[in-house]
Amino acid sequence: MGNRTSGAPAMADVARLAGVSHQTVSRVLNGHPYVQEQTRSRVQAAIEELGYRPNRVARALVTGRSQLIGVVAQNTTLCGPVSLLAAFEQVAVAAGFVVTAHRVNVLDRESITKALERHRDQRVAGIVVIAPTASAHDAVDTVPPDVPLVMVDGDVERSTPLVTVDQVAGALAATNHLLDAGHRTVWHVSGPSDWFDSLGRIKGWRSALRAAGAEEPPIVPADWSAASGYRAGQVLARMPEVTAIFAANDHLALGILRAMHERGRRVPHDVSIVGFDDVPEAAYFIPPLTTVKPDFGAVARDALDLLMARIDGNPIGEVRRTSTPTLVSRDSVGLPADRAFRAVRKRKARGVG
Amino acid sequence: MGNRTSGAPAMADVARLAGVSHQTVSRVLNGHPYVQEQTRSRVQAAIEELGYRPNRVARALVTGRSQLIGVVAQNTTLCGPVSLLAAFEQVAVAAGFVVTAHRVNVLDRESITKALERHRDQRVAGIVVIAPTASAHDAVDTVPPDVPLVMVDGDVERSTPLVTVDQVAGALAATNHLLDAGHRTVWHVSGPSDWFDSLGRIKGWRSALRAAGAEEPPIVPADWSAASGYRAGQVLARMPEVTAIFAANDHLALGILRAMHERGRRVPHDVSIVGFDDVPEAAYFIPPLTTVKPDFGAVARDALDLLMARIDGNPIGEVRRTSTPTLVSRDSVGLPADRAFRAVRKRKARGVG
DNA sequence: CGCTTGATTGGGAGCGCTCCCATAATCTCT
DNA sequence: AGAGATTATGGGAGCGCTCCCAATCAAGCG
Repeated sequence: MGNRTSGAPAMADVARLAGVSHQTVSRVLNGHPYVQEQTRSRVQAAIEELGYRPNRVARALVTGRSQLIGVVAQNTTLCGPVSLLAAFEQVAVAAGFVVTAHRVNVLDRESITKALERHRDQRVAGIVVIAPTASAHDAVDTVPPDVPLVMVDGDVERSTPLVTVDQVAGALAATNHLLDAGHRTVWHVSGPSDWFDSLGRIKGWRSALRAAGAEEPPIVPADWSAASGYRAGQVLARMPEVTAIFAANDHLALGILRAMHERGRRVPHDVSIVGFDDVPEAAYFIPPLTTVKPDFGAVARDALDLLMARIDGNPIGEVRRTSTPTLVSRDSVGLPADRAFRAVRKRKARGVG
Repeated sequence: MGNRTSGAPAMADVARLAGVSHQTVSRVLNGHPYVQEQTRSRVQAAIEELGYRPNRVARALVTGRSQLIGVVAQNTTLCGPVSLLAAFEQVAVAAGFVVTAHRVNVLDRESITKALERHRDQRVAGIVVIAPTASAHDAVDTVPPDVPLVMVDGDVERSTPLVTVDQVAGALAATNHLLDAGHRTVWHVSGPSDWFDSLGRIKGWRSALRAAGAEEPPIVPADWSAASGYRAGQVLARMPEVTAIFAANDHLALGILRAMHERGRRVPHDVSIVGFDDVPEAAYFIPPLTTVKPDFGAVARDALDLLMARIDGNPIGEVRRTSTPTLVSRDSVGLPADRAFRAVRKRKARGVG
């Protein structure tokens, strides 16, 4: 038992059993050339027999890099961040990495800095920061440039490698969808103003409105929760001129839906609503919610790609990757009541009804 | 720069700067006694000056244990598992650990075994398995007994250290709540039959029914999704005798809610529904959902407690911890229509209405 | 005063691995 | 045939830390 501390066999044990040097075992393990087939299989057999598994900690010590990827994300059960984290973990594991996450409760500079430091203590191979606020960027600037790092959903203006979903395009599609349905204008219930996601969605909404020459109503601010959507909805529900709402996410939309229901404003008959995220439940809201679906899988893959390029030391040509979300049309969007009425009248006049 | 591979200063650098041996630095770092106050502060100053941070990988190599806790969980955005994972990470980080998670797509023996092996390659200090199926237990039995391991939401019959929420008690409370409202019996839309959670909830529902002498309707099987809840709801909605439903989770309840709505059966007027989990959105369903709220924070704390006891080698007296969920009463439960009718009639007869 | 005791420090080994370099043995080419 | 490249192996150093085992010095005691 060359190894007295832990029960697990070490490389030396394998070497002894196979009658080779530890170096040869290492070569077999790492797929190096210059090992005879016969030797290789002898080593392989010894590995099998002992149930040997290489100690990644020792490897990390000598190489200076673990196979760990650190993720900093917000501590939330929000579908977006969660899906993203899960998707990233999936692709990272498939690529032979292990993911460790630090969830922070608030996205301020200090918490994020601390999380980053802890990751660096672990000698992670790279870091992914999913923290779409400006303060996150400030914290990230603390990290020396030699640690591979990519941001997800960050500031498009900064130079850090960045992967995002195209919030602007998504919001544009949502707003246009509502406009195309015949609404004069579209109201927006936005996410927290320090999130880049919110900002992008506002921007897309606004530019769709402008392009259509529609009047721009004031933004109704909220956070991401159904509760705040409900509050926003209570206000909106008592304004008869509100016939179309683009909510910054699906939970917000859920809250709005309920507020509308309570005041007897029917969706989509009286007011149309579009959400964002396409949470799995959105199809079962009352009514099923039309929403915008980001491709979290694509974001995760892009983030890993960029990160691996940085880890391998490749100069990454493009430091920005964007994926475009798609509109999922369900039942929460319809004709505005006045236009529908006019349409009916017209048909009646033509003797159709 | 005593350290030529990476830019980060090592213990030797600190020692040199402070004019002491590496051993003394180590002692300061680990809070050992027998270090003079003056020496200690000198070392501290050197640490500060260099921005030294101990290399946890090296420490892990020599001690044979990292400060990592491995978690095996299902890859899902289900609120329950996600909240649990987040809560666990929180408490673990507070205790100075780092959490790495392996999410598996299917909870079969092979996937879980693989995840466990990968964790052990990292020399994690302990493992938490959040995988409430029997196959998970089979996989866990592969792990040698010297690696600290605790299960969450597992089989109460097995001997592995286990932390659970009391599904039976929760289901009992939900069912009794419905029975107390005056319903003759309660239907149950259950989760997948290979989850212990489902089994526990079925058990609680059943025993509540028996205790009340109520007739036991057939179980309506589903998975955890809103989609399957909707399908179950479509069936239930066309059965007039169904006036009360206990759904195994909130998403299921959401699907049922919509199916009821579509067929014009009003909740809670015609049929009452109780869910499970208390997802943040449940308060904004139409109508707000009465549900059962498990205490994920408590589960997380208990799991860490048990795990730390095992890590420290303490013989754990109790290897089972259970927390009882609480009923959150909202608007989806009411009197059954026939009884309400009778109540009205009675009141009318008494000349009250 | 010699001898134990405790406080305070340092020196070295070694965790399990990968890297660099040496050593053969075989093959290729002028 | 001898110099060089190519293939196949082993030996040793060392990653940054913690552990074990001295060594030193002051104080305490018979």
